[in-house]
Amino acid sequence: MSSDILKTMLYLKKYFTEGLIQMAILLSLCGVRVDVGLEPYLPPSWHEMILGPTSAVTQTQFHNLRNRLEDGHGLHPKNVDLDGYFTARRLLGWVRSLDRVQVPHAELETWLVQREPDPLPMECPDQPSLLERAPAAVERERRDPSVEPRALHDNEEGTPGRGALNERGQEEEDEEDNLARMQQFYSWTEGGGRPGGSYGRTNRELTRNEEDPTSFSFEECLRLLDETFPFTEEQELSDVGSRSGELERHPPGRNPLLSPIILSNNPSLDLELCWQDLFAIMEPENTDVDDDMMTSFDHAPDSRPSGTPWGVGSAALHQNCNSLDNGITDVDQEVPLMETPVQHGLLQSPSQSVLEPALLPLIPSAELDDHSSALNTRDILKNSNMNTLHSPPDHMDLLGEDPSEDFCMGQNAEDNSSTLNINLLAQDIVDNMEASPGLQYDLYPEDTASFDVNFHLRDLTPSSSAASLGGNNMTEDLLTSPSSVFLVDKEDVGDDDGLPSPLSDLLVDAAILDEMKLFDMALEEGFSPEMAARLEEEGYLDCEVAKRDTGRDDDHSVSVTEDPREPRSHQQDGEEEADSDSGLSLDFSHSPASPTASETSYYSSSSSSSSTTSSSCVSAVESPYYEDEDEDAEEGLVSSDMEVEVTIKQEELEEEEMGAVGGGFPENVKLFSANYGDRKLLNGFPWLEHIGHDHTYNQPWSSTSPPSLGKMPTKHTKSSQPHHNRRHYHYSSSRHISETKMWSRDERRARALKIPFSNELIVNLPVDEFNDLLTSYQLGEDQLALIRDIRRRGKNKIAAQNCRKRKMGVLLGLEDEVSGLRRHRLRLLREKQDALRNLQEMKRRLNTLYQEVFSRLTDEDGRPLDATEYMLNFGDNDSVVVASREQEAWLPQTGEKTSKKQRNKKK
DNA sequence: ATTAGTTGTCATCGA
DNA sequence: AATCGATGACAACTA
Repeated sequence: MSSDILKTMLYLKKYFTEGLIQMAILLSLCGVRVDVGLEPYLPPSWHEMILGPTSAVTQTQFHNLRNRLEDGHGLHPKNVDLDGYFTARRLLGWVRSLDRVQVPHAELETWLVQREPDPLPMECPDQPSLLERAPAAVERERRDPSVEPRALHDNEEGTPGRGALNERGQEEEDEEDNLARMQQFYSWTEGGGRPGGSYGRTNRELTRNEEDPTSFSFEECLRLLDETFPFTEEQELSDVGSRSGELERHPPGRNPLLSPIILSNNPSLDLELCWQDLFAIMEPENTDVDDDMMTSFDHAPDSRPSGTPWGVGSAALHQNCNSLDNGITDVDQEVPLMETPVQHGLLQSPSQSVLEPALLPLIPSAELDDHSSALNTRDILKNSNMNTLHSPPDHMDLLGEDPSEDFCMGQNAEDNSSTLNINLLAQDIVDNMEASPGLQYDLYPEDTASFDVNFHLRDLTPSSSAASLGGNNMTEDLLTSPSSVFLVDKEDVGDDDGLPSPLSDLLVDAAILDEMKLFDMALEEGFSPEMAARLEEEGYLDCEVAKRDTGRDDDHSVSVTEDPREPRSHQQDGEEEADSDSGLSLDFSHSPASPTASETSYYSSSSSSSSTTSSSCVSAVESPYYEDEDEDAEEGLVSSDMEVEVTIKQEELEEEEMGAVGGGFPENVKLFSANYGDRKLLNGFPWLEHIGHDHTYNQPWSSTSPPSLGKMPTKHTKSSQPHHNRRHYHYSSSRHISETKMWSRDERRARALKIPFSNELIVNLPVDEFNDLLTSYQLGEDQLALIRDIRRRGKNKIAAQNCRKRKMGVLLGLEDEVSGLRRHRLRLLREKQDALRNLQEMKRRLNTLYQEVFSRLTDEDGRPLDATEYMLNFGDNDSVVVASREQEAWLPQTGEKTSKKQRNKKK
C-alpha cells in the first residue's frame, strides 16, 4: 500500500507494542488469553508467555484496525460493523466460556464462609480453598475448573457413582452454582446492611471448627440450631414421629442431637428443647446451619464404628447420595424440583465432606470477623467489595459491575500466579503493593477496578445490541436503573441456563476498554492525523473520545462493532449527556455542533448504511489534516464548516457537472458561513444546549457540548479531519460510482433549487435561527417549501433513529428483565428446594430423636415402647404425653393406662 | 430471487 | 395555531 499506510502501521506498532503488552499482561492476569495481533512485534517467547496460544478478545479489533490500515480505505464502512458483529459474537461466546470455566474459587470460598444462609448449600463443598490447593491443582482448575474440582473431590471422597456424572451437566452446574455464589456474595456486599448476626455466628462456628475440625459436627449443628431457631411447628412431629428408625443408644458425645437428652440419663432432659431446635431447623432460611448440619451428618459416621445406630443413618445418607446428582441436575436445569423428600434431604451431604477439610480450617475467625483485615486475599477482596459497598450513590450503577470485575481480576490473578509474574503488572498498577503471591488481589486496587468499570459504563454501555440480537443472548447488563443493575448483578451472576453474566460482559468490555485506552493514550501522545483519521473511520476514536468523558454519544460507532451489550439505560444516557457537557476539554472534538456534521452523515448515509453512525462521531468537518492527506485536495482552504460544505458541494457538482449550483453559489454560502455559521450557529445557541441534554443517539451534534467561540475553529479544524478523510475515502473509493448516489434526495433537491445553505443547517437550526435564516435570504416559495421539508425530514430522520434506539433499548431492557426474572425464579426454586431439604432433614432428625426417646421409655413391664404404637402428644403447658396410636395415653412410669395423663418434661 | 435488517420518510398524535 | 418530538407504518436499499 502507500507509504503513509506503512508509516501509520509503524506508528501503530509503537503503541501497540507498548500499550498492548501492558494490556495483554493485564488481561492475562485476569485470566484472559489475549491475542492482540502482536505476533509480528513480539518475540515468540513473549507472545507465548503473555498472550498465550489462544485468544480473541482484542484480536479482532486490532486485527480490524490493521486490516484497515493495510487496506487503506477500501473497506466499506458496513464491513466494520459486520466484522465487529461477528467478532463480538465470537468474543462473547468465548467470554461466556470464561464465565463457565473461570470462577474465582477463592472469592467464592470467602463468600461461602461469609455469606448469609445459602440458598444453594449443595454447592458449597464444591470449592475447596485455593489456598490449600497446590498450584498445580489451581492450574488444572484454571484450565477446566468446572470439571476438575468435582473430579478431584470425587477422588477424595471416593464416592462411587459420582464419576459417572455427566460432565457437561456438571460443568453447567458448577458454572451456575459458582455464578450464583458470586452473585450472592455480591448481593451480600451490596446489601450494606449485611445481617451481621448470622454472619458472625457462622464465622464463629467455622472458626471454632477450625480449631478442632473433628469436633465440628453435630454438636455444632445443634448449638447452631439452639441459637438460631425458634420452635414453631409441631405438626411435623406427628408426621415424622411415626417413622421408624433403628437408632439405638449412641456413645456419649457422639450423638450430638441426643446426647443432651438421652445420654446424660438425666430425667430432666429437655426433650422439648431439642425438638424446638429440630423444628427451628425447618425454617427455610437457615441453610448455613443446614450446611453445618449436613457436614456433621456426613462426618459423624466416619468417626464411629459401622454398625452403630449412626451407621444406619450414614448409610441412609450415602444411599441418598447416589440420588444427589440427579437432584442437582434437576435443580440446575430448572426442572421443577419436587423430587422425593429423601432426595431433597440429603442432596448436600456427599460433597460436604470436602468442605470440612478444605474450607473450614481456612477461615479463622479473625479474618472473617475483621472486615478491614487485609492479611490475605480474601480480606482484600472483601475490602474491595466493602469499599464498593460504600461507594457514593452515583456509583451505584457501578456496583453491579465491580463485583464481577473484582472476581474476574482476582481470580485470574490467582490463576495466573503460577505461570506469570504478577509483579510485571503490579508496578504498573500499584506502586506500593505487596508483591506476595498471596496478596494478588492487591494488584487490583479499587481504583483500578473502578476505572475499568467506569470505562465500561461510559464507553460500552452505549454499544449496540446487534450481537445480542444476533442470538447470543448476551444482552443482560445494565438495566435502566441502579437498582435494576443490582438486580441483574445479584441474580445474573449465575444461575442461568446459558444466560450471559456481567462477568462475560466485563471481560469483553475490559478488553475493549483497554484497547480504547491504548488508542486514547496514543492519541494523547500524538497520533498522526492520518492515523487518527483512519482510526476514526473505524470508530475507535469514538471510543476513545467517549472514554475521556467527553460523553459523546458515540454509542453507535462503538456499538456495532464491538459491544454486544446492552440495554442502555436512559439514566446512563443522562449520565453520558452530563459527561458530554464536560467533553469540551477534548482537543479532538467531534464538533457535532457543526451543522455540516450531519451533512456528512447525509453524504455517507446514502452510500453506506452504517455510515450514519460513524458520521455522527466523525461529525467534525474540515481540518488541515485532511488537506494534507487528501489527494484531491481541491478545496484547499477550509476555514469553517460551511466553507467545507460548500467546497464539497461544489466539488461534487463539478464532478457531476450538474452545474446548477455552481458559479456564484459558493460565494453566497461562504458569506453566509462566515457571518452566520461561525458566529451565530456555533456559539451559544440554545439548540446546542438543548442538544446537550437530549437523548438523541445519532444526532451528530447531540453529543457535543456547546462549543465556545474561541474554541470552535480549532476544534473544527482538528476534528473535521476525519470527516474529510471519510469524504475523501468516499471519493477515492467510489469515484466511478455515480455521484448522485452520494447525495440524499433532499440534497439533490436543495442543489436543484439552489438552496444557499446546507441541509444540516436547515435541519439543526433552532426555530428562531431557522426563521432568521429564511428571512435573511430571498427565497422562492418552492425553495422555502423545500427547506421546510428538508428540515422536517431531517428532524424526523433523527427522531426516527432515536426512536429506534429507544425501542431497541427497551427491548433489550425487557430481555434483561425476563432473564433476571428467570434467574429469580431459579433462585426461588432453589430456595424452595433448600427449604424442602431442610424440612426433610428435620424430619429425619426428628424421627431419630423420636426413636431415641421411645427407646428410653418403657412400659410397666420395663419393655421399651414401640414408637409405632405410641406417640408423643405435646400439651400447651410444656407437657408431653405419651399416647398410644389408638388415642390411648399411657404413663410410662406408673405403667397405668390413663387417658390424657401428662408427664411434664423439664426444660 | 428471496429474505432480513437498516434507514429514510410520511402520517399521525400529543405535548 | 405552530412547532416539535415520538412512533407506527411503509418503502427503498443492502447484504
